[in-house]
Amino acid sequence: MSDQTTCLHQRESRPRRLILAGAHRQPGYCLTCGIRAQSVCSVIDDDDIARLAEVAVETLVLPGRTFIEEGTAATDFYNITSGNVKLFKALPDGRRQIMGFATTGHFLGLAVSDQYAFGAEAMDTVRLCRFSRARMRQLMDDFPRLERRLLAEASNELVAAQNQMLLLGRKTARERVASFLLDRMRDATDPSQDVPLPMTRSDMADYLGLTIETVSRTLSWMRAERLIAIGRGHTVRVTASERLETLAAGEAA
Amino acid sequence: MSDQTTCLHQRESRPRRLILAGAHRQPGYCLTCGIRAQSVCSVIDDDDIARLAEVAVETLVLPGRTFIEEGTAATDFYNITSGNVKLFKALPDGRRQIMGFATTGHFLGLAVSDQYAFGAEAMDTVRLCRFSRARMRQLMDDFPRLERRLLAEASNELVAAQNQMLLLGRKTARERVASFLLDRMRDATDPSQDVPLPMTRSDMADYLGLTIETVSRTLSWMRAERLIAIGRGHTVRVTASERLETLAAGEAA
DNA sequence: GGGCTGAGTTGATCTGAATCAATGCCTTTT
DNA sequence: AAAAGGCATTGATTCAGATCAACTCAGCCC
Repeated sequence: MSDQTTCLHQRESRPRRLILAGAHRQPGYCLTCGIRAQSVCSVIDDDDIARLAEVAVETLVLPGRTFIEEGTAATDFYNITSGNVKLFKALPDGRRQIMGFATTGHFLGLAVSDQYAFGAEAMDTVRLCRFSRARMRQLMDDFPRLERRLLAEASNELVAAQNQMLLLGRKTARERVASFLLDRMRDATDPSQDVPLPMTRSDMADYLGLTIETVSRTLSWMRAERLIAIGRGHTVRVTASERLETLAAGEAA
Repeated sequence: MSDQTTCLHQRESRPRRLILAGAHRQPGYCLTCGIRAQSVCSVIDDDDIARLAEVAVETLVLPGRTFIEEGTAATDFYNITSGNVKLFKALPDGRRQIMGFATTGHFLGLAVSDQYAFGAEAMDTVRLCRFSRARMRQLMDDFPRLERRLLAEASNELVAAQNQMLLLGRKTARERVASFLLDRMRDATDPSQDVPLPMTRSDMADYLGLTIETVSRTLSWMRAERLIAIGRGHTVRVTASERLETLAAGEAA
């Protein structure tokens, strides 16, 4: 698989392949066209490659920059090739809800609507690949596997969104933070190691529907209870994952 | 469009057409095969029709019956052909979060996972069409438009889920109820008429992340404020939609 | 009719998390 | 090294919504 990592922006060898990321959290090879290396999906000819190279525009986004504004015309479709992004919605008075964190391999701007349903802000330097939505539609016509990949992606996000609804609607602060830490642990490259929490307390609070004070207090409580050890530089080590699981599932009193 | 409403279970006329619901809230014609009449998507031949009829199993679900159990093996794929369904997740101690209400035309069981991510319970007598997931995959191979339809459906649900996350994470009780009533109003066949609320207060509470008492109090408050008039038999008339919009958007103090 | 049941409303009280307020602790700047 | 600014922690107090409780009302079954 990893030898099929032709970048579609470099056009010297042939035949080329359209490559889609299978497990999108693993680092890929093709970082300029947004369609990442992992598993070969569909062999295409040189004409197709020319078209792809033409539609895929690489973009660099600086940390803190909001590159998708909620409610503006949804002209483009994005694929993150590196970096971390937070997706959010806001109320007029400033209250904010973070819908999720997206990283390498995620697609943004899938909505059918003609307006972006949420904003997107770079948490660090983000490299992404931009397509016009019209071209995206064309791409989907040409490569059915791309469409299937997007459907799988959307389904997974839907499941995550539903879990988050349960969390936001019915879980206590302690259960929310426990669930969050375990999610992060599962997403981490090495679950046995320290869990990285690259976001601020404010981001965690806006993701979990809490305030920064409550997040901070809850983490302190977990440390006092010997559930976690708070490391330096935005990391946490889970020291009692079973008890944390029980807490996250809402079984504890 | 409406003359192309051949039911795929009746097999007397030819050629047949695979028909997908465009606006899935409008009543359709084909109520036995689950693939509903609205817009023609792809002409198929008689062999295809035979296969479709074979895979589509009509099922009748009685009110109150849970026909998808959260966490059980996800063997089937459903399309609702009539009736109302509530989708929910629950915590071990009984706390429940309703993810949404599904009606005629909605698809259930889209998840990539091998387990259902949520439970589904019939709110009234529900007619639905069941496919094995393997057959569903096969169908998608044969009819790309079906896959596109599912992607659109999933995208729309994702947008709805994100709105709900904002509601659950950051809105006050009054804002939640106002948002809910307006959503129901938009979904109603005739927005100027009374808005039907076929669900119980308990369902509303579990959907909005509140308690039945808070929902009841909030509706009473809205009536006292002349925002709504509470009708008989689970209906509400919105009497000040602009003020309600302002409230739902979170602009009021 | 009379009792029964379940949904809904309203009132009184409690509480978990928000809010308000200090303080601590890094990192950057000068 | 001192000052400044941003993030995080901790404490004191408040409050929105939960909980506990009483009651109404409509449908339903003898």
